[in-house]
Amino acid sequence: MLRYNPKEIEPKWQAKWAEDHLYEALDFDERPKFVMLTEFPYPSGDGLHLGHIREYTYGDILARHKRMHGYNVLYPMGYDAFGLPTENYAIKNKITPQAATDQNIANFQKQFESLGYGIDWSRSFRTSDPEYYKWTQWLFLQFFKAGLAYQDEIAINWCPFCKTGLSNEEVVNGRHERCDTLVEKRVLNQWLMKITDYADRLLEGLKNVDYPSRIADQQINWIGRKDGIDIDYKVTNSPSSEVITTFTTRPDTNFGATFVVLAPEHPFVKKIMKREVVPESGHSHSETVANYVKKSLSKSDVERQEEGRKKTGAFTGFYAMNELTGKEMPIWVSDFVLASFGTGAVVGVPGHDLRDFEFAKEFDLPIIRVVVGPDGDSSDITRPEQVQENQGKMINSDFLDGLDIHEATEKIMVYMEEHQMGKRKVSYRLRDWIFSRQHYWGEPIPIIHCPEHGAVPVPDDQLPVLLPDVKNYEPTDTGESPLAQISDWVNVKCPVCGEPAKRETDTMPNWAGSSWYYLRYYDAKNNSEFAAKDKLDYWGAVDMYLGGMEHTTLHLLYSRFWHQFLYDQKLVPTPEPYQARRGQGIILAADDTKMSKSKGNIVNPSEIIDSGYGADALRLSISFLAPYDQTTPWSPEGVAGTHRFLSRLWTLVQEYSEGPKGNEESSELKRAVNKVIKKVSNDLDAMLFNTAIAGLMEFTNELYKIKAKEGFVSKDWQWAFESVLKILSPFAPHISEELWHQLGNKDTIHLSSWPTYDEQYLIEDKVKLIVQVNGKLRAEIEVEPDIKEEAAVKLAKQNPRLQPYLGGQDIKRTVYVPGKIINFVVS
RNA sequence: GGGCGAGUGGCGGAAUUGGUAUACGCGACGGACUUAAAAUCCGUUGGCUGAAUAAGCCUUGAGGGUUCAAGUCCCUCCUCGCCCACCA
Repeated sequence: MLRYNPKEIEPKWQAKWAEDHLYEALDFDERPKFVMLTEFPYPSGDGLHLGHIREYTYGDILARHKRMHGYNVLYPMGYDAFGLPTENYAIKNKITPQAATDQNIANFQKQFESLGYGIDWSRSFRTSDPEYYKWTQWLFLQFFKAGLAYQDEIAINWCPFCKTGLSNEEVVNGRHERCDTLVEKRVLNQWLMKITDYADRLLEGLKNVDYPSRIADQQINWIGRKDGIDIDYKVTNSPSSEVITTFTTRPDTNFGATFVVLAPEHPFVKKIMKREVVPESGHSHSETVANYVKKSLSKSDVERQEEGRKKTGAFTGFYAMNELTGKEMPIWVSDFVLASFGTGAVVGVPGHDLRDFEFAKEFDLPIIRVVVGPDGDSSDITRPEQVQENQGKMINSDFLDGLDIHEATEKIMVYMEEHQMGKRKVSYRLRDWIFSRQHYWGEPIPIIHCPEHGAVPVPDDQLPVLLPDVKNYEPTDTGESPLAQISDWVNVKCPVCGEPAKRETDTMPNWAGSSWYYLRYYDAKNNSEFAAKDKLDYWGAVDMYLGGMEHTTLHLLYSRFWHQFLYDQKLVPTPEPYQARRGQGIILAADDTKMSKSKGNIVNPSEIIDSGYGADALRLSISFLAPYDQTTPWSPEGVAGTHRFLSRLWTLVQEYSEGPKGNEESSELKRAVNKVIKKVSNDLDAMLFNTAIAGLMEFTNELYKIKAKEGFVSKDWQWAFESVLKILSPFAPHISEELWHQLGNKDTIHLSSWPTYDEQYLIEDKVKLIVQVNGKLRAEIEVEPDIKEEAAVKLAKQNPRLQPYLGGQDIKRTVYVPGKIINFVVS
């Protein structure tokens, strides 16, 4: 008898599938299409890790499942090859990024093959291929031409280790999310993408796609739309007429406003420092203000956080008029006010805002209560009670007194607009996307700077702007890309006037290539367009997109923005790129901590496969671990369990093939098979991989019991095995293909059709009825499924086990749920 | 501080949406095979009382409530995870 040996069968079938081009999708086909997308990997030097395997295995299971349901499935894969880690890796190993990428991808490719994924490799590419980034550059130019890519001199987050600027999304807790280095602020001329123009579209679009709420909510929060009002305050003691505009979502509390605070970067603060404006009294505070601003701007975000919420600030010497109260409010400068949100100036309402309260306490400013909660005490101003968010009534607020806060908000907005005191305004937390990187290993930004014509796009026929081969690609401290040193590359003629001009030397972030890569799979070899229209029309939106939660506010948001823009340009047929999105959970190390190189607790999937368990067992164990979206620790022993399960199934098929067969009926076998088909089908539709596998295990255990009881006498064994192999095949493609052929089939199992089940065989001839007394389980009785209540109750009452509980007692009530339960209620 | 989610055996996790809590797997224990180990196979395995594979009681983070019946619904509280955060 053959033993189950994955090392023999897995490479054999992998080679055969590749030879047969089994998983290549057809452009245009009568079958309905299904695009299964998983995030393509960044080819690091570490190879595939378990997180990759989890994602790609789920994708493979879903793709195979759909294929067996008659879909023309596209399950593609490529490499997100540009980016800092490869460059750092190359520098460390003294090779070029190109060579590092080649080397890493060769390694990834080998690992991919060993897992038996049904991927269409004929459409694969790397974002660093000139044939690919030509179109990344071309798409960038469409943004530029539409005014959505622009340059600005701004303070950006600078990673001193990677020596590059970063987008807001790449900074986590004041550190670069890739290398964990503290970021600094630097003022540089940068390319930006106007993602803020699409803020509302990005919110709106979420209503028409199938994203779990934890993903949609995270994007909503990240965009952070706030409806409020910009209120203008006239400066009372300035010789020139000055106005400070503040943004607030709570104008209802404005009778409680007692001061105004400006961000250190605010234009009025700059004016004060330059003494362009001096109070009428002649007493300038410009020195105090300048000292404070200098000190606060030198602090990093992390330093500010470390100081906690202790408020600092300086009085500017100016006052603003609160027209509602007729009182003058001192204008302060403080770094708790962010230049990047709203107008960079806030009105202080210390009675109802914790930060304003702390500021007022620190500098002894008046505190007024204007809202009282349902059971609140308005007199106690020692408690930093927050604004009553949901309910509350106005007090001390003139014509708003007695109103509910929501009514008051609306009324004061109308009032302020009528009296020209302010204007309704929507503010967003979302910032424009900083798109410049001062690095070698990325797509050159295809712009030429001409003294005469400014930023000029590189003409289409000169694309791609090739990344030049270069000896020194190490980043510089100057904030200039290493490309700037290659003078014969930099110095070109202006495409408009032919006069000497210079190329843009910044490159794009690695999020550029991944913002549109799914579209390229539809037409990967196209040399004249990023993808042909008919193919874009055929494949349309990605039907299921699986990826990491960590990309929700990075890649996923960026790429939705790009796609929405392309849709507006009529370059793609669907308003959203991804019809459905799911995020898989993280696999932790067995000790519940994150896997990391420094801790040395990384599990290498190849070692598991090579140790003899094989890819099928690994795929099963990772899918069996937990629900797909749950973070969960890795269980090294789990693979032994799934390997054992596959061995048991293997052995049973061997015994069947070698032993005598019968021609009898077995209702038990029929029921078991129909049951497992139903179970696995339903679970797969709901992406409940772990319980589907549990069902398959249970079924195998049941087969063993049936075999022990009646041997292989039933004529249905062949069908039973074939059915279970089919529903196992998305999870464990190799063993199911092998046994399928051993059972005499000639064609591949992976193009066979998904088995159906027949409810009629699921009907049990006897069902267990639970008998309770006062809700406590006391007996089980076997009855016909369609038994009448009267008969069931009679049968239950006769049960000897019930006598101690029922004997002599009045039955007050009897609850009968057909097929499930009888409950007798006694005193 | 805000948003989202979760607390079930020694562990990962099931539970048809209110109807047998602990499926399936791991681990552990006992046994078979073996010179031995590994592998494999067969049992047992929530806790307490008990000689018991008799019987009973208890058990889904804590405490209340609704119900014939609650892991599931409602209220109060505690703990943990992820994301955001001096965002006005």
